Amino acid sequence: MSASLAPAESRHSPKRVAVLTAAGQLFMENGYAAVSMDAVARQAGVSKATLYAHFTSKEVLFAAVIGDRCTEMAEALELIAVHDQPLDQALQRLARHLLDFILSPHVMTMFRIALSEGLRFPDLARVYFEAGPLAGRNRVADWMEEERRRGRLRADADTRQAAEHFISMLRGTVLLRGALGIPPAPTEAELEASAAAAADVMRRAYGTA
Amino acid sequence: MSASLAPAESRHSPKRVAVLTAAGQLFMENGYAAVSMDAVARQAGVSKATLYAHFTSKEVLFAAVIGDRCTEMAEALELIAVHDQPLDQALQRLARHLLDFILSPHVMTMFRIALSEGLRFPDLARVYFEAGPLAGRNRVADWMEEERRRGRLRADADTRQAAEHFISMLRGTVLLRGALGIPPAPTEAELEASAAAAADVMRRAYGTA
DNA sequence: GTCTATATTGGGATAGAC
DNA sequence: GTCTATCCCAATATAGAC
Repeated sequence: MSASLAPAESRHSPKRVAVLTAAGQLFMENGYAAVSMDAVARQAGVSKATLYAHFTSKEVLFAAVIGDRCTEMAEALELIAVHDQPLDQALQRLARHLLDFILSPHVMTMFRIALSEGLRFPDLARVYFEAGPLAGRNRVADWMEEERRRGRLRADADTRQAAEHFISMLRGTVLLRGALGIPPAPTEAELEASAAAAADVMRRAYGTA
Repeated sequence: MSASLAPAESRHSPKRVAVLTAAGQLFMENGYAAVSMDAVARQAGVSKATLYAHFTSKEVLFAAVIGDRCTEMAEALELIAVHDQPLDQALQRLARHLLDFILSPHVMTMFRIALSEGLRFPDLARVYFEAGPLAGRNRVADWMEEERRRGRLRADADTRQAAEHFISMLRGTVLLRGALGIPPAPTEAELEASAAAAADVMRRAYGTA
C-alpha cells in the first residue's frame, strides 16, 4: 500500500510530516487541481525544493495523502457491535452510529474527493472503496450474520444484501446534500428520526418477530 | 435558469451549438479543470476567439453545459407510473426502471461532475440536486401516495421517506462503483435481482398485504 | 462573427549553492 | 536536506485583421 521507499528516519522527518499535513488539509478542502505546490509549500512552511525532495511529483503527494486518509477512515470505522439488546434497539443504535460516521466531515469529504478524482487515479478509487464503503458493508454484514444465527433476523436473509440496504437507506440523500453543500444541514432530531426509520424498515423486512 | 442574454438568432447559431456539443462531451468525460478551452475549440472546429465571442469565460461555458444536461436529465426522468398491477409487480418494474435510469451513463456522469464541482459552483449543485435526486424522489413519492390512497401501502406510511428509502436502496453501492469506475459492472441478472430485492423490502416494510 | 497570432499568468518541476 | 532563483510549458483570455 505505502508507495514510499524512503528510509525510516526520513519518513518521520518533521518537514515531511508538515508537508503531509498541509497537503492533506488543502487537498481535502479544494480537491487536486485547485491546489498548487506553491500553496502546499507555503502552508507547510517549507520551500518547494524541499517538498519535491520528499515527494517526487504532485501526483505522488496526492496519493500519499489519500492513502493516509483512507487508512484513518478504515480505523475510525470500528462499530458498536451489540448482540445483547432487542433487535430494534440494536438496529437503531447502530443506525445512528453509522449515520454519524457517514456524515462526519472527513468521511463526507473523502466521498467527494474519491468521486472527483477516482477516474484520474484508479488506484485511489479502489483503495477508497475498499477502506470505506466495502469495509463498512462487510462489518455490518458480519454483525447481521451473528444476529441471524441468533434467530433475530430471518433465516433466509442475505445479510450482505441486508447490510447494503441498511447503509444505503442511511446514506439516503443526506450524504449527497452534505457533499454538494446544499443547506440546510439535518438537525439532531432529523438524524434520530432517519435512524429510527431505517431501523424500522430493516426490522419489518428482515426481522423475525 | 438560462443565463444567456444573447439574441435568439445567435443562440442557435451552428458554431454556438458546435461549441456546446463539444464542451458537453469533454466536460462530461474529463471534468472542469482537465478540459482546456483550446481542446473545446479544436473539437468544435472553431477558433478560440469565436468560442469566447459566444461564451465570455470558461466558467460561463461550463455553467451553460451543466444547465443543459440537468434539463435533459429531468426530462428523461419520466416514470412508468403504474397503478393497475399488484404492488409487488409494480414495485419491481418501477425498481428496474429507476435502476436503469440511475446507472445510465449520462446520469452517472452528472452525479460525478456535480460532486466534483459542486463546491466551486454552488448554483450548479443546487440545479443538479433539484433536477435529479429531488425530482426523482418527488415523482416516486407521488406514485406511492396514490398507491397508499388505494390501500396498497400502509396508511401511516411517510411516502416521501418511503420513496427515499426505495431509491437509496436501488442506488446502493452500484452507483458508487460505477461512478468510481470500479469493475466489474453489474450483470443483467444482478440488476434484476437488485430490483427484486429492493422491491421485496419495500413490500414487507410498507405494504399492506 | 470569425480567424491568426499573441499577451500574460500561474504553476509543476529543477539547478545550483550551502 | 534545505534553500533561492529560475526554467518552461500549458492555459485563459485578448488584439487586430477580415
